[in-house]
Amino acid sequence: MSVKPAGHLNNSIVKAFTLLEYFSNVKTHWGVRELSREIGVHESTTYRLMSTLESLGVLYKNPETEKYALGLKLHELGNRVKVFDSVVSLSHPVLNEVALEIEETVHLGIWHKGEVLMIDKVECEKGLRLDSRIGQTSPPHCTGLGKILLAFDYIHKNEFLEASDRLVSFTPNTITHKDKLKEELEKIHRQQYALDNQEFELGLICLAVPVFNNKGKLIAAISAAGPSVRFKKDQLKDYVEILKRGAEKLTHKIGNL
Amino acid sequence: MSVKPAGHLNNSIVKAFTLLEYFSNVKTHWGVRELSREIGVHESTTYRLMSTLESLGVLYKNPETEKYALGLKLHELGNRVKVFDSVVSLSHPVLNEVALEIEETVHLGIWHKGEVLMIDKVECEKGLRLDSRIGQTSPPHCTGLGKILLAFDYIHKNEFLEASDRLVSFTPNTITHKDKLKEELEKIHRQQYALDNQEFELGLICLAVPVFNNKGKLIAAISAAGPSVRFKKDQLKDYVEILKRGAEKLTHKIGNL
DNA sequence: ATGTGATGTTTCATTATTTGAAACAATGAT
DNA sequence: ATCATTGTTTCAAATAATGAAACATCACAT
Repeated sequence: MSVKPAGHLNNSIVKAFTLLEYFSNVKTHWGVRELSREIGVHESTTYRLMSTLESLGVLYKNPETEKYALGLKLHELGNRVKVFDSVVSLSHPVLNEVALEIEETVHLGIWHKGEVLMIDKVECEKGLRLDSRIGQTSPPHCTGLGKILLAFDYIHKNEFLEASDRLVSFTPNTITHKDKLKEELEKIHRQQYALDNQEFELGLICLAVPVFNNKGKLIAAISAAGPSVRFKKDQLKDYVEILKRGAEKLTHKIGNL
Repeated sequence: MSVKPAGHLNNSIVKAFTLLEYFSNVKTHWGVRELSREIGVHESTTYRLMSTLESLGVLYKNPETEKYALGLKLHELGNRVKVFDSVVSLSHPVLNEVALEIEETVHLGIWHKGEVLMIDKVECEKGLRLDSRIGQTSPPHCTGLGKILLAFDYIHKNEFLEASDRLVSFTPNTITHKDKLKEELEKIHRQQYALDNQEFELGLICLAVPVFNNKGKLIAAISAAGPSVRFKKDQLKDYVEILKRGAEKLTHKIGNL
């Protein structure tokens, strides 16, 4: 089986899901014309897309404001997703241990279609913590997980460097030059860990290490992330060691899958 | 604004989501032809729908088996759903209290398009427990929550009795005659609670009470559900009292929204 | 090896559907 | 009262989805 990548995609379905993508955690509600302008699709079309999704329960229409939000059908379907379930159930206890030692939010990320995909996390108990969501993707060039996934897999690295004609800047610290990024990735490869010092979000520091399978191939990355005020320089080495021990445990647990 | 219900729906989107519905907790993986036969859509069409959804990350294609499963895009979108968030965050602590007292799984349900929609739940700690999911809908005529929502809102009642030409039977205990159901609803209205004695699933008992807003209008229902072996007759009265106290607390917390 | 029946996938002409412009009704602001 | 919005519907024109058939590939018999 399996011949070639793909023929032609169904237009309406692509439109429907690109539309749904615009419903973020920040912008939760959209009107028809408002969203139509944003995505550059005719208002008439947008209306029919949205009312179709609404009738399916995928979108929810607030009766008062007449604006749309993501509906419960998505919640239901999202809860049924099982992919990586086995990976997560095996790795979660390890993340927990790491989180308890470091006392910061710990993430497990993998490479997915040119981006960093968070497939599991353990939150720390502190009040000030990261608002991240499992299933979310982040840019690779300015996150700890991402830089690890680039530095330890040259396929990812080449794919990313060729695909992106420019590196989006999020903070003054974001690396925006490809040559600078290449240097950084080499440094990361040497020191065996990555530091994201407020390159994605001001005030947010992230420390990440690679996870290999039992053949030595990179399969994932784990990180500890928290507010910069809590990350002291003299702690970093300890944190890296804790993360590395966690990564080794993961190799034994999921390195054979 | 708002003129009439809806014009014509987008065919492809409807097909895409009815297709996604077939990915259940039991049947998590589907092949193209297999699913095409099940939903009665041409294999060629089904293939294109599925490969479109796969390219969007909505479906995930297992590289080994070549079969499809629900993908991480759905997980991500599902996590972004905010509808009823405020209601749930306010009511959740109350459900928790009730669950601790009764030691059974507690649900919060509302009326949604002719069905019972579970918008929150608290699981009991016991090994034998209900496998229910937030966002799922259930039939009204054979569940505790549903019968409450029918008995205390004559609009729901009429809507449901007119819309459904026959009451689907799930167990020998399911009420399948409309007249019988009307009697049952009157009884429930008198006694102020509903008992679902294995009418939806054999071995499953459910006890439900209404939740009113501060104007006395029905807005939701809460229930305690568990295996019939644990529901003793002499406990029922106590359970009803605990549920009623919970319902009153909910009136104060969410009765003004 | 060989055949059989299953699979996922692609092609192409026919068909049915989505599309955009315009107009309508309803709202809120000036 | 006017104006600029909004969500919504209508209709012909344009486009995209469709089904039949065929192909490549695999798994399991023979």
